[in-house]
Amino acid sequence: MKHAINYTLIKKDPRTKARRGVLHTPHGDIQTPVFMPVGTQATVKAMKIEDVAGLGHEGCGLILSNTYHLYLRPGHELIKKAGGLHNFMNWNGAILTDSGGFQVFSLGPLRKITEEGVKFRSYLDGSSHMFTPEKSIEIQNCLGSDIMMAFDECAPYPADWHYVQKSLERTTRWLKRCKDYHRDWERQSLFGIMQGGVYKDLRAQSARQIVDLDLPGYSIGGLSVGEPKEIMYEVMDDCVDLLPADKPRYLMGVGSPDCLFEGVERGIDMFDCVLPTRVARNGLAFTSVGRVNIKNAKYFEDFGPLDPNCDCYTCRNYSRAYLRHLFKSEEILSSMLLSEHNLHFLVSTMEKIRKSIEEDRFLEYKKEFYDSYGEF
RNA sequence: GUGGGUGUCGUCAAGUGGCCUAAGACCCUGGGUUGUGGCUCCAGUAUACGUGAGUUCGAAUCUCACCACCCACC
Repeated sequence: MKHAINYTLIKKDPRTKARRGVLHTPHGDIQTPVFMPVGTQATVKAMKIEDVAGLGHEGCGLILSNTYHLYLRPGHELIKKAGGLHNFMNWNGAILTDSGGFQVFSLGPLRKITEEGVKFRSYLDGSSHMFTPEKSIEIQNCLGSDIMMAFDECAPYPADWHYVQKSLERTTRWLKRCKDYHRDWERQSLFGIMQGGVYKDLRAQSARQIVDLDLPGYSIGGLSVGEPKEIMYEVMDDCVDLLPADKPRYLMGVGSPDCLFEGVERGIDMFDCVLPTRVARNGLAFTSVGRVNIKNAKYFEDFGPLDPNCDCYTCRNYSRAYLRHLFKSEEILSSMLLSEHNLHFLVSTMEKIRKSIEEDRFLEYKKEFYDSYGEF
């Protein structure tokens, strides 16, 4: 079977599990490790698409969007009519769509999980809907994303072993149904999702089952759902070793600067996270010298750039005092400038991580970054 | 000058004799945010009742004087 997505491993870090690779997609090659900005509603909030494309120094080629949200509004049929999601949102790069599985988890009180799928109520108008693995793939087929995610259940933290086991086995059965339903593998690839919570034996069980299905990529789900970071790192350590080395490994929902380094060090190739854009809209910037809460009074007359070591559009043109003013005034430009900076920061940090792996100095770069960043 | 009205945290504004060592909102200050139901959530600061005297067991609430501001008329 020919796949839309193919992974090439370029180099492995001699001292850690970090690795440098390329993800070949129908919409271009993606250098890994990679950070994907999130565009849930067919838009990366507060960003023009050309600015998303221009993030970092090499540009950004892969973003994430969401099956659940686009199904509810405007509807996947409309997007199909528009010529697919790429066309609809004017994005020439690659797209990965989440399956709606996470919403099953995050919209807890509005849903009911059965073997068949998930019945839930729309948060928009209260109407009742049924999501099944088949439905999720059908929608993602209409969207035309390069990478489709399997419809899974992301178990909450904490959750007891028995529940997580039942949940993971159902997720595997759902994955098989996703695989069986999908047809055009040359156009779109399907990634499987490992679950298993914080239990090592369950992670192993989940990994065995999904790897058996021989998919073009695998992701680690069910992390970063409220567990302490140390536990997340521990689980990550185990998880990566359970996945095949010749396939991309995607850690879902993770994207604080420190987690990116810790993930790469453990062998993760792909990350996505709403954090940079969400916190940007709330006045928080990630910078080379740590978090900058632009709301703070101390920036009232700080005419220096947001990040002294950043060359993004925001940092090249505006001062902290101006950004603080924009935020306090609730001006739209505040969200735009801070979002662009935060995304640029993560994307370009990932570029430097890639370079450091190529030059066998990943750990040195990590230390340098941590020393400059300070407290996370 | 005469008549009327109003004076409660930075602002707006509840409260009209005891449950007010005074609600709430905004502002302000700080924090949170990880496969986006959030231009959002959480927390904190201020001995604020114009001033002075009086009535009363008890006054932000009643009385008097004064002060300030607003309106109308001269």
